[in-house]
Amino acid sequence: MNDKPSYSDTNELSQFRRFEEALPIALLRTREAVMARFRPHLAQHGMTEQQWRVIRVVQQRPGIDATALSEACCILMPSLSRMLKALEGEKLLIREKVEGDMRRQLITLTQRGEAKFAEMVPQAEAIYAQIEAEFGATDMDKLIEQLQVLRRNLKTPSE
Amino acid sequence: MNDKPSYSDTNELSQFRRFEEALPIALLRTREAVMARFRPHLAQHGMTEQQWRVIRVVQQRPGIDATALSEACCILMPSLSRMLKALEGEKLLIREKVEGDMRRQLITLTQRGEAKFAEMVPQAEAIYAQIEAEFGATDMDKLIEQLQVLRRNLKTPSE
DNA sequence: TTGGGATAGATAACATGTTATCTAATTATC
DNA sequence: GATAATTAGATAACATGTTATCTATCCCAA
Repeated sequence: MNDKPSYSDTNELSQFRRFEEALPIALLRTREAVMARFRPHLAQHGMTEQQWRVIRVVQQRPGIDATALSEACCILMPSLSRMLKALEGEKLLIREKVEGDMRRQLITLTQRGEAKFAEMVPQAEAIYAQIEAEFGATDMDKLIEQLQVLRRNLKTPSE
Repeated sequence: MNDKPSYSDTNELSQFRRFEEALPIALLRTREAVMARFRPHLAQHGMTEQQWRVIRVVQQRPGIDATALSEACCILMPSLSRMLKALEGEKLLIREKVEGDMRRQLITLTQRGEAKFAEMVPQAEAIYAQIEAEFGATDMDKLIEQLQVLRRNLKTPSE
């Protein structure tokens, strides 16, 4: 019960499993396959995947600060810093200092940013719904939950 | 049955789900959590995650060509081109032209490359085994399989 | 109070991701 | 066998990922 002979992803026969079909690669490939569905839409609107993540989250949580945004978007601060500067330059969002803590900055979409969001979100949702329909909403929920379980598990090291 | 109230990942209460807990982010976060376990080991050996993927795959499939390597590692050709030049510079691998097709190049580890692999692989396997043990080997197999099912599903668009 | 640590962001430097384009070699078509 | 289409890699240009470090502010304890 230890040989799994089917390998449709790699085009040559392989005697290994632990490496190429291991969890990290599986997660990478799957994400790749999912994002492939979104990329044409993003490109049409001249937006990168990460920029769209930022816009989305700020739209949901206006006035979020950079640290929380970084966590929510899964984008590290150095990347986010650059992106915020650029997105502010394009007048899609604004950054404001906070009374009481001069280190923090609160981020909000401009009208232009809101418009961009409103323009893009319907098709983005449609693509997501399509994926969900193809894979099955139930299986997808299960998968997302399993991913979350694994994640939590890993965040609590064994010692 | 449509409200899932638990959100331990994002630190504030949220009224949405479709976005922040959607599949793409779930895959990203989970991969992040998994790789966090490997990063200290990789850093110790002065290697990036991607470089390690390349070394691993070439070790398994000596004489692989760049295109197949790109597919196997999930690294696009432009990135791979740069990396191969650098890794060749560090004398971890060599590239050889092929009789019969002067466009292709076959890639093989040098002795130094093999040594690096041999030096790193035991702990890498140990880390993987540890993750597997924490999450449960059975659940992990199931998860990997579900990821693969989703991937195949997505590669065959509905029309 | 003040001085030492902690926190929020920014920046530097380098590696990789992504799209578009380019070159050279190969294959298919006629 | 000449030409068009295809394929293997490389390069350019820009965006993001990653680690380390820096600055400014804030907080807290002596």
